[in-house]
Amino acid sequence: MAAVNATTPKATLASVAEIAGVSIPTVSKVLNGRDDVAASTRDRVLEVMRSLNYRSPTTRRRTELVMIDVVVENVTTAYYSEVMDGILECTAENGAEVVLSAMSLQASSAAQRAQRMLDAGRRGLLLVTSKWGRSDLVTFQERGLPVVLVDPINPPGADVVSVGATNWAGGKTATEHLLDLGHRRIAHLGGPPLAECSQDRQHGYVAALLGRGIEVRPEYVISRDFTRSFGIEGLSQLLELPEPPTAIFAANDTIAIGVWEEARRRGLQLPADLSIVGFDGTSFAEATMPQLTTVEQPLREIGRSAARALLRQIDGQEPDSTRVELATRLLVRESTAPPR
Amino acid sequence: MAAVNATTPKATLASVAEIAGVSIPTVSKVLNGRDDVAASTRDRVLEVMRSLNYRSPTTRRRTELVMIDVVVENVTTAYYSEVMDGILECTAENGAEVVLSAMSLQASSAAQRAQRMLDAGRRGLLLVTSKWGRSDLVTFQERGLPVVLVDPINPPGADVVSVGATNWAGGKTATEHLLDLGHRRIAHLGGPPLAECSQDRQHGYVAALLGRGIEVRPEYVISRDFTRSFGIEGLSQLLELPEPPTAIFAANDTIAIGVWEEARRRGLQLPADLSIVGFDGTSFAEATMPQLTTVEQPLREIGRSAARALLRQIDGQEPDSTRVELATRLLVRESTAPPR
DNA sequence: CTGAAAGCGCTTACAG
DNA sequence: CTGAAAGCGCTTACAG
Repeated sequence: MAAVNATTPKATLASVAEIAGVSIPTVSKVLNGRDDVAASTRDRVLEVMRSLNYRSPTTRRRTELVMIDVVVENVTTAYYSEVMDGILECTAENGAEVVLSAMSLQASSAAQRAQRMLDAGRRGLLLVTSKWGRSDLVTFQERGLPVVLVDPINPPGADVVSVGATNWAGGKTATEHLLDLGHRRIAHLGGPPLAECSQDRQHGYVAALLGRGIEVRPEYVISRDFTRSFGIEGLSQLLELPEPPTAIFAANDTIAIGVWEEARRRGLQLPADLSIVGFDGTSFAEATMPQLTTVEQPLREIGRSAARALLRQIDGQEPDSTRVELATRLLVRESTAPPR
Repeated sequence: MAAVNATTPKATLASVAEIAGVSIPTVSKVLNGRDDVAASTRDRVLEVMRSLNYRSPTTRRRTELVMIDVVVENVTTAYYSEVMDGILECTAENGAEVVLSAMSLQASSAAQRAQRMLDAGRRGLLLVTSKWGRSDLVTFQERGLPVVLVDPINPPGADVVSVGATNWAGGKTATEHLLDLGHRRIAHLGGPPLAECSQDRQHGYVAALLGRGIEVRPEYVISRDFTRSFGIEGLSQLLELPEPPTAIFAANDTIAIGVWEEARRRGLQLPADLSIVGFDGTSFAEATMPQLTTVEQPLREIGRSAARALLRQIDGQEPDSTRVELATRLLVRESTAPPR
């Protein structure tokens, strides 16, 4: 894999021109994005270029080594570094290389980035928790750059491959664990409301409660973002309720740590006064003491799987599935106990 | 910066040939490494190529965008992600791109990697905590690829730029903080014994004790690695001493968390029974509760500074200094108190 | 070991 | 909007 079929005779402008039934200069213009070419001619030429897998001499050498762009929202969280670890493992095994950038530092539009990627000989794009919508993603795919998403914020639709954890099942398992301990007043502090993974975890929480015939109290469900400060403020808000919860399912470990910090500041005993379940299961969750009960995502395997799906597409294979979900696992540790 | 002087008229084989007083085919042969060229002719041609800054059309386009290779030992720690964040900030600001790889996944020798980097149009190498020695590094520099190191394991010598924190001063400050609280039995759990940063932190610890006229007890100083398990085992070993320490300076936060975990398991109260100071000050240290007193390294700024030094060298400027040390800062939080 | 000559792949200015 | 013609930068086979 990752090495494009080397036996095909290499396509030249001349061969493309002949098959497309146009002159060499016309093909050259299409290649260079000039606008003095009829749209129908351009389409025909591009079609032939793709079918012959045409690569300019400039890019041909470069593409012996497959390079992909990986764009993350933020580098400095355990979530990203574990996904990244899986990506690097898979690409290293397949002789591909990773150009890493942070979305927050990029000013350019999708179209500009796509053009730069083509100029630089990049072969595909892997976005980790990107906010880009379908129209942005199509920009890349139209130019022959396959795209794979890890935990997209905007669900991309059927023609873009995305990889993530079984968020719904994970949310359900976390909540059922609290139910099994005897909790009935269980709150949920969710991640960014628009993110698919947040919604799925919340739906899992709702499904677990309904499955046991327990009413979902709207005041027990607050969604904002994956930050510690939200954990702190979310708990404060919950504790002001006439009937505060005895347990909280936090949508990630960072929120859970904020909750815990605030609980301790208020003199609550953990887990006796308040049970907490997190989500992610990164090393972060082991630094707390007592250690956090959490839903572990196989982040490294998610990274590997996303990279594998991208390299397959670069190799011209159809993706097995446009959505891959890898199983989560409940890690019962020390932050959960029966209610008083 | 990072954009090579664009006003020079671009050198061609023809211009090189004319100035070198040979034919175009001869220059072409030199360029392609053929061996049917007299050594003296080759030298002359190479000399002219260098002076005109000749770049083949294949590489010319590539080098409009500067690409550097960043190699880390391990992606999944907060240390690396914060350094990486600084590197990405600086490269993004200067229009450069980062090809990321993990040392553990690379099988190739320094010479092989250097050749691949040249083929791929890379312009420099940034190594984060690498074990490579001087001879490896020179391999890159000889081929025109500048190298910058962050926290090298093997001190590289005067002709390679390295960036790190003021480890000695940080170790001294950490230890003095414990001394100021009244501790006299202060132990040190150190990182990898060969790493320069470990040694410097340990020397800072020793300097602080000697500065107050306190004897350094050899049984109080254990060095192994930057892991939680070393924290756990290191504390166990220290507690078996006839006179166990009342405070520990751990060479990083991960060790400190292991120490703390083991202390808690043994029923010690923190910080009353044992004070702990860590090192790094990543978000990891905030997840503990009570929060860890630690020596903060400006990791993001270290990353920025390393990237800046590399881009400068790529631009042909001499480095300001072959060693850059950025100041640490003691963050007094909750894990330190006067001894009982 | 060197270079004149042929040629390849691409681009550009311009006539229609 | 298209392409014949000129040309650019480089490579290769081969004569000396």
